Amino acid sequence: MPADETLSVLLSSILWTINGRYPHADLKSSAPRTLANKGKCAPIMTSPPTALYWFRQDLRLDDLPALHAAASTGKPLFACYVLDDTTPGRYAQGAASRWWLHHSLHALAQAIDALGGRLLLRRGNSADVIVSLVEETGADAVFCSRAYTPWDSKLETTLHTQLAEQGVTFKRFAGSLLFEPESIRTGGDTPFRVYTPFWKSCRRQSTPKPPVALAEKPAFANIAVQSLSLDDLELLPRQPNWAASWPDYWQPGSAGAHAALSRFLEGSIDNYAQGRDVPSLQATSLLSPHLHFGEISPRQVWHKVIDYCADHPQLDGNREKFLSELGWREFNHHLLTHYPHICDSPFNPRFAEFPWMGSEDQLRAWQKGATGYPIVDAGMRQLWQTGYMHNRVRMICASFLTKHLLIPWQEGERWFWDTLVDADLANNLNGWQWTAGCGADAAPYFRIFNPTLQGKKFDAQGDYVRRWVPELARLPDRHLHEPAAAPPEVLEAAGVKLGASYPLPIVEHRAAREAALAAYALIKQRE
DNA sequence: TTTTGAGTTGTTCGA
DNA sequence: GTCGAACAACTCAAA
Repeated sequence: MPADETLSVLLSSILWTINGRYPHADLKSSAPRTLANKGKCAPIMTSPPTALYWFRQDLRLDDLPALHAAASTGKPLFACYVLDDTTPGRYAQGAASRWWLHHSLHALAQAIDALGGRLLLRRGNSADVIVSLVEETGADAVFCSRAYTPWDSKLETTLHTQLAEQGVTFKRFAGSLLFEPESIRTGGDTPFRVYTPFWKSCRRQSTPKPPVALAEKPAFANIAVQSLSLDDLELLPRQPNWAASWPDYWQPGSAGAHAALSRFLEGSIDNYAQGRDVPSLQATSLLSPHLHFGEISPRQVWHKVIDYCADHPQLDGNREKFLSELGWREFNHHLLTHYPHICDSPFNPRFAEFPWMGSEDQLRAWQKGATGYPIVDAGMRQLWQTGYMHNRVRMICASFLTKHLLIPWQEGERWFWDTLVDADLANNLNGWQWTAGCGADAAPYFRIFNPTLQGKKFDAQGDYVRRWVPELARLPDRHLHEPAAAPPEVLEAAGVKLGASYPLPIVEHRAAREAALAAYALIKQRE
């Protein structure tokens, strides 16, 4: 590390002891990783201990127990975020999530700025970077919120041990779920494997505690410590910039999260139970990416919904339906915690023998939204263009990939992981496994979505398909969801040339359904 | 240990 | 077009 950096750290520390506060130098970050050189950057022994707050999937300042605990130590507080592309496995975010992360970090950094602090940004192996930051900042305690992937759990254990050896405490707090996975057990003291009893047990056990605002303003340390700039994290797409229009759809960050929740309560919750299935309506909360990044806590959502509905008793049914969707988020994290093998293997081991097939060409057609099934293509294009797909359509598209094309659910899961702004390991894995029939509490295998029927049922007026598959827009409603069955004169009048302006179906529904049933029958026999 | 009731989101067929 | 039954048993969770 450059000599002047040591000096500036030393100088700031001394000034801190004298003044209590010291405006940080605006250091341009250039080579953060060289700072990890041990020994060269010994903590300043004469300075008072500081604390380090490690932001992870909790990019907010309110209702954040770990941050509140860190603030209440009264120690000068450093805040950091580490972009880790080095930890193996599925640790790094997909491309669409990285776009969201960029903007969410920007919002968080501004909020911390407003409190007189600074969000330190680093890249590299999380454990190495945290250890290095502890040395640089002279922290004797590291605070963070718990995260729930197998890699996060391992990282927490590693850091706990590694920091303890240096006399530094590692303090991990709950903050991202309503119920910790270990706290919900069956009467037989096992983890739940079925949603309904799981959620009943949660509801019986306790009401989530009310959220708490940041009680005392953290005393952010102003000792100069190097940080990358947000752009150095390289989270945004370059050429082409496929996210150029996304700010029209999304407002990442806590303010955007609370605005989305308010919009939902005032505009949609009164029709949630019905409207949530209609993809052309804005009837869902759109909170999933905000919850994934922890810009709003599930407790905040829970209590705001309860409070709002208390004044509107006629909303009870819709309220319970919405809360049960938060319950699915809880259940998915519960499953990932207790059954980490679901990251790459089927929850139901029988499916290890499932005769997957399907071609690369078919996978590409599905990804591009060129299957010849309008509701599927509309969903896949909405996903590509906005980083989001409506829940009902996710099921239809996932069912189509796994059951009509017999392509392994892992392929779809990876595509969603890369393209969804709300990509969340627990939700994505369990959603895909459930749809493929190999997950916990999966639907009976003979439930194979008929994409044409689903389109007619949930997009009866065709608003959704017309928006995302504009080349079909002029088809009349009764042919919109099945262009291949429309009379030639109808197609011609609508300007549709099958096989040219819009693809013919890449598989025929009846035959695909029969093949899927046969494949499922096969693993039944083998058992 | 045994029994009992139930399980997010569906489709097809025939009356 | 509408409606009810069949689709297949199996596993989970609690009594």
